[in-house]
Amino acid sequence: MSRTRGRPVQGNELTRADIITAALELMHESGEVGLTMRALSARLGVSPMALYRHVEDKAGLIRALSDHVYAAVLQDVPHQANAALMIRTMLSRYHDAVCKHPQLTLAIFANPQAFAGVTAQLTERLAKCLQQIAANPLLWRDVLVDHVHGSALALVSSQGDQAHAQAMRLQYQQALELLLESIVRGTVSDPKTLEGRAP
Amino acid sequence: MSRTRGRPVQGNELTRADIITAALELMHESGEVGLTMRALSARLGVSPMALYRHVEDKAGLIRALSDHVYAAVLQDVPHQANAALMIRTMLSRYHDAVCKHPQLTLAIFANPQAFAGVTAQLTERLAKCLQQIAANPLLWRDVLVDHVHGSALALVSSQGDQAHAQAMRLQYQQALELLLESIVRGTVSDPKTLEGRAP
DNA sequence: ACCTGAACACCGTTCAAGT
DNA sequence: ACCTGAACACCGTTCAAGT
Repeated sequence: MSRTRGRPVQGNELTRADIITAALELMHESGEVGLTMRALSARLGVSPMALYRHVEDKAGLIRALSDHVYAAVLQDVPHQANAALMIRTMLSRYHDAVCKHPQLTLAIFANPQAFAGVTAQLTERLAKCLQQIAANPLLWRDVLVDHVHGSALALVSSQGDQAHAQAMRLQYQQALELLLESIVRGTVSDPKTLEGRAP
Repeated sequence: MSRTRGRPVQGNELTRADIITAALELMHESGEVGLTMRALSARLGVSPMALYRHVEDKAGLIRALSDHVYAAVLQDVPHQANAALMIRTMLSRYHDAVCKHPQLTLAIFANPQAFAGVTAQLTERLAKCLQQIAANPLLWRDVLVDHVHGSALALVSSQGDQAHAQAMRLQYQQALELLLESIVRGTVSDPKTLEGRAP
C-alpha cells in the first residue's frame, strides 16, 4: 500500500513541489492558521528543519505558494488585442486562482514579505488596458482588483459551503460584466489627474 | 509623572475600555501579528490571564475591537431618505472605520469566530437602498463592499506610508462617486433573479 | 548535499491558588 | 470579584551534529 499524499516515494528526496502541494492541501483543510511549518513537516514525514533546505522562510513558503497558484494568470495574454477582452481574461484567471485558494490571499496580506510580483504585474497591465477604454483607468483598476480581493475574503468567511462558493463565482462573473459595461459607457465627470495605488 | 498609556491610574481596576484602546495601539504599531494576549497584557502592566476576566478569548477580543470600531457606521442613518445619499454615508463611514484600523479587517477575516454583526446589518441595509436605484442591487452591493475590503488590504500592504494612505482615501471617494453614477445610469442587461452572498 | 535533535524565545489557554 | 504563577501544548527558527 502506497501513500496517497506526502512524499510520493518513501526514501526519495524531499522536493519543493512536494512541499507546495502539501502546503496547499493543509491550507484547505485547516485554513491559514493551520498552515504551520511543523504541521507541514509532519504531513511530509520529515523533520521541521528539512523544509528550510527548500524554502527560505515561512514568508518564502507563502511566496512560493502564490507564485505557483498565480503562475497561469498572465501567461499568453496577447499584447495587441481587444482591451475589454484582455481585462476579462486576466481578471477571470486571477479570480479563478484566488477562488481555488482563498486562504492564500489572507496569508499573503498577513505576511507582507510574502507579496509576490504577479499582483504588481497584473495591476500594471490592467491599467494599460483600461487606458484604452476607460475615462478613469486607475480608479476602475482599483475597483476591479479590490472586487477580486474582497470576494476572496467573503469566500474565506463562508468556509466550506461549496454551493455558496459556486454561487459566488457566478455572481462575480456577472458583476464583472456589469462593471465592464459601466466602464465603456462611462464618461469623465472630473478629468483631473488621479494617482493610482501602485507599488 | 503619570503614565500616558496603559491603565490610566495605577492600582485601579483593569477595564474593558483600557484593553480595547491598548489593543488598537498595539495593532497600529506591530500589525495583526503583533497583537498577542501576552504583549497586550505586558503593555497594560498586568498578567496575561487578567485579560480573560474582561474578554472571553482572543477571538472575543477581536470581536470587541470591531464592535468598538464599527459602532458609528450605522448610527442615525435615517430610514426614509434619498437612497444614494444613504449609501454614500454608510459606505463612507464604513470605509473611514476600516481605514483607521486596516489591520483589523485582516484580523477579523483570519479569525472567523470574531466576525461582528455590523457587517451583516450593513450589507442588508445597503441591499435595501440599492433596490430603489439599481437594476442589479445584490451585484452592486458586493462590488461596493468588496471595494471597501479590498482597499483595506491595499492599505495593509502599503504599511505606514501616510501620504500614500491619504491619496488612497481620496481615490476611494472618487471611485465611490463613479460607481454611484454607474449604478443610477445602469439598466438591466440580464433580468434573471440573482442571489446575493448574504447569510 | 540533505536531513535530524536539541534548544530558545515565543504563542494561547487551563488550572489551582492568592487577596 | 479580580488577579497571579506555574504549567501544557503549541509556534518559528538557530545552531551543532549526523550521513
